[in-house]
Amino acid sequence: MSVTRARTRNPRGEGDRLRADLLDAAAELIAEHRSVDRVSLRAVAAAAGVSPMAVYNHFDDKGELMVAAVQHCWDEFQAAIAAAYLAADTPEARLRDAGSAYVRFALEHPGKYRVLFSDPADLPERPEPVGLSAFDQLVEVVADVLARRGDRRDPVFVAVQVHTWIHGIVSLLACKPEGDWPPVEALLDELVVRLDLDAPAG
Amino acid sequence: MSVTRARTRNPRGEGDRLRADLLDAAAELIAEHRSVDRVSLRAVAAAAGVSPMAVYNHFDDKGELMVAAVQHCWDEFQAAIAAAYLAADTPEARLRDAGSAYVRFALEHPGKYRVLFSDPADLPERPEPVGLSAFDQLVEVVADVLARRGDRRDPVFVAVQVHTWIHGIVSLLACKPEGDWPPVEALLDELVVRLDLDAPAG
DNA sequence: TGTACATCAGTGAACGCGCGTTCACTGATGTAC
DNA sequence: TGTACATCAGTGAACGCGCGTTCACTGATGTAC
Repeated sequence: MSVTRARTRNPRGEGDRLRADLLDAAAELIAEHRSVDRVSLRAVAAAAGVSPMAVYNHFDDKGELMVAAVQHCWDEFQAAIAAAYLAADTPEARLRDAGSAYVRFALEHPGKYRVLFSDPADLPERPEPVGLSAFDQLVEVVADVLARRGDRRDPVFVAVQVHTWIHGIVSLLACKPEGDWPPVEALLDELVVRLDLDAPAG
Repeated sequence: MSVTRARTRNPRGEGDRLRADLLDAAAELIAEHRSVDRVSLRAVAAAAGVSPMAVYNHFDDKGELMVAAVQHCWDEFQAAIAAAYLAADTPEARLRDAGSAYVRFALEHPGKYRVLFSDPADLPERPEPVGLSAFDQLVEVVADVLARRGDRRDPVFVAVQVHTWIHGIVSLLACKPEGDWPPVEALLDELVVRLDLDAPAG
């Protein structure tokens, strides 16, 4: 099941490398098992090629390790979207490309995506909910698109519409892949059209 | 945590009553813990006021118990929607009322709703995916609405649009209740408008 | 009317397992003197 | 140049726990003769 990699002890002063390895291993295992619950500290340690006790050099307990791993997934997710966002020129392209990146991330890393929207009860309480900045970014793009169209709808409301719909699309696709759904691109295209967010003619 | 109810032994020939009690208890616990994983056979038995071994009189193993409990949730869900569906007169009202029932069920029983769309990996493999008939029903209503509007869109595609969007709305609301979302009714109203499924003027 | 017996609805003790965590340790490596 | 020592990056054995499941049982109740 888990491959215990041959691991050579980190040189002095670089023990923090194990911390990164543990986060990677944990994120991978959470993604594979699609739940924080099904991942044990021992499994994470084994995947990192290390004894379970080595984890305690970097994390207080299993909970802290898992919280950090989930945060790790969020970081990857936001980076993927930000990259698409920054590469696009017009507000419409930003909306489209960021949306595509969102869906691509969700379909390429269904486990990680599931982790992002997993039940907070799986985890020890965190100080503040994570992942809001991504939504703020979405509101901004939507506001730009609306402005260019001379559309006076509330950007927050429309952003919620976009977010709920995209989330519904990818989470149904990710969790019930056996049904034969229409192609994702068609659903996304129609989403933009239905919400009157496509590029103005011209 | 779990209240062991005083339970008197079922009279002869009515041992199947325990089966029903176990399913209720399991569904309640799955709902409470929002995951099949976090519910143990022992906990279900305790909630039903019975020793763990009594479960084996009605189910082969834990897996069978859990599958049956999830099916139990599906049955409740479909019954709630069917009731709303059957009580409405026009296709538009059926769509609206069934949609409201869907959302109401999801928000009143977030645990059970989560169970419905929970990861199939949580459960031993089932012969065929469950819950498709509800979608077929949705397709039918959508087809009726489209027909009355003289709308020639594909009912299946539009039904997928409705389903994904509603699912996105309730699952984001259910899983991130801390955000301050717009009211659900507004989101639903706009869903119908945006998809051109509102009642024809008249 | 009595009684032996099959059936039913469960119980109780025990198993082996993987888990998170504890405690004490090891052995290489850098550093102060 | 040598050496004692602190630090670092881990290891190994053991704990107590709840779990699913097994095995053998109990004791009330209906039924055949």
